[in-house]
Amino acid sequence: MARKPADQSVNREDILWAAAEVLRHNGYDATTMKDIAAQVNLTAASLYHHFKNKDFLLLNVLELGLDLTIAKLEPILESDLTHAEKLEKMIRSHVMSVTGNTAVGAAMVFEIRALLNAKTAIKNGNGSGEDDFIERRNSFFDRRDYFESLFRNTIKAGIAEGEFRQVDHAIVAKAMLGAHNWVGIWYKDGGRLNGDQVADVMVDTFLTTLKV
Amino acid sequence: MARKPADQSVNREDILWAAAEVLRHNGYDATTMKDIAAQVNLTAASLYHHFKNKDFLLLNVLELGLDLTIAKLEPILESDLTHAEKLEKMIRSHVMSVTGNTAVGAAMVFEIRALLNAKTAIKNGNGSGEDDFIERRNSFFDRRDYFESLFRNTIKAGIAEGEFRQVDHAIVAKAMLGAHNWVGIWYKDGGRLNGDQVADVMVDTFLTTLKV
DNA sequence: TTTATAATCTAATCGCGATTAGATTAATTC
DNA sequence: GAATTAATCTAATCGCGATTAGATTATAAA
Repeated sequence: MARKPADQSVNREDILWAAAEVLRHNGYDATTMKDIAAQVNLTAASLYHHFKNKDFLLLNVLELGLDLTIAKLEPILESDLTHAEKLEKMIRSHVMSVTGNTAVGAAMVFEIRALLNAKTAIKNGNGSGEDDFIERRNSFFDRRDYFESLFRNTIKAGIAEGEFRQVDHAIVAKAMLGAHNWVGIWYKDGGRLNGDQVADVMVDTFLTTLKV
Repeated sequence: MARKPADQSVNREDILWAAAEVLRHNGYDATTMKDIAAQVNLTAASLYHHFKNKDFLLLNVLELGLDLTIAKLEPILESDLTHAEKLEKMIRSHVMSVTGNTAVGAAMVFEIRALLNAKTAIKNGNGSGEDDFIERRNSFFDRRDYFESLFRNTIKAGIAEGEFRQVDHAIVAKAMLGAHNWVGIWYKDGGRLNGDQVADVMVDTFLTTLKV
């Protein structure tokens, strides 16, 4: 006695990808619910059936992007490669995430501030479980730190094992991530280099600086 | 028979600095004219005496930030240091610009998109000289490319002279700038490292990867 | 078929934010 | 002081965008 998602209807994730695309172009505040809805042939009002409000929609986009990015990294870390080899694969994976999917990648980079300033967070005094914006936002930030720690710790471990020279691993990790994130800003399909080639340069740049 | 800017009144540049500060926190679209005005104890309407509209205000902030940054770089390039020494000073200068003055630095990084999507640009069909938004915006982007070229060309020259190893200088330059810009995102006064120390790490990281 | 509910839509509401209009209040120079 | 213009202010205007209310339509399950 119900109705499951019909085939022709737009599902949650379709909306998230569309939203990511629009966000990348316009930024959170300049993006209207109508803009996002248009991408999936819906009206703005319909989006509220899927997401509580615009802030939650943003949060969901960012969560999706981060999850995908992390999901590609974890298998690498569980392998038994050397730290240098792991780092190489991680860099490649991250850069490819960004170039292959600039929408989510760029949203990740740029909309954090919007998330921080979300109006929903202000009102939300109630701890309404699943719906609690603040809680989910905090989880997101924690997870984002976790993501960064994957790089940071790999560098640290490499230093400990003597594969890498002595550096401030925390800052070098941030430098790497900054360089990668920035790719989302300037990279264009069809440019001089493709994603793989950009990744090659990043790998070369950072492994060279780390190699003992 | 006139009136020059009075001492107690707020001048154009005061507003720009205040605006940069607010922009850094909220982003262009989330920043209201009222927010900016409040920083300098004015009303929103008063800002229109100094700037044609919000888009122009943003453009002015970005121009100021870029000019300051470039102004610090050019003397270095005119010196007779080696390319490696120049690059070291350039990195230091850029990182210090960002940490010392996160407002303008961060605005530079984040509000480019807002500039691109500026509504003023859409309407502006007229070539009204000084007031032509599109023209000034294009100049800004040109100047921004020039800024990047300073790094790119220094690397290129270093390679040509045999000071640096063979790398894709354009991409490495972008990697550097990405790393530096990112500093504006995470750097906080009073953290583990101060601006100088962060600059040290960046210098070490990038000169090490470049050294032959 | 009927029933329940998922997925959408159309048509308000509602407030806020950029911008404009029209005073008003200083400084500067004569 | 008188004239002139800079720098501000207060009070509208005006539109747009998020969100809500209340149908409507489609589909799965009974």
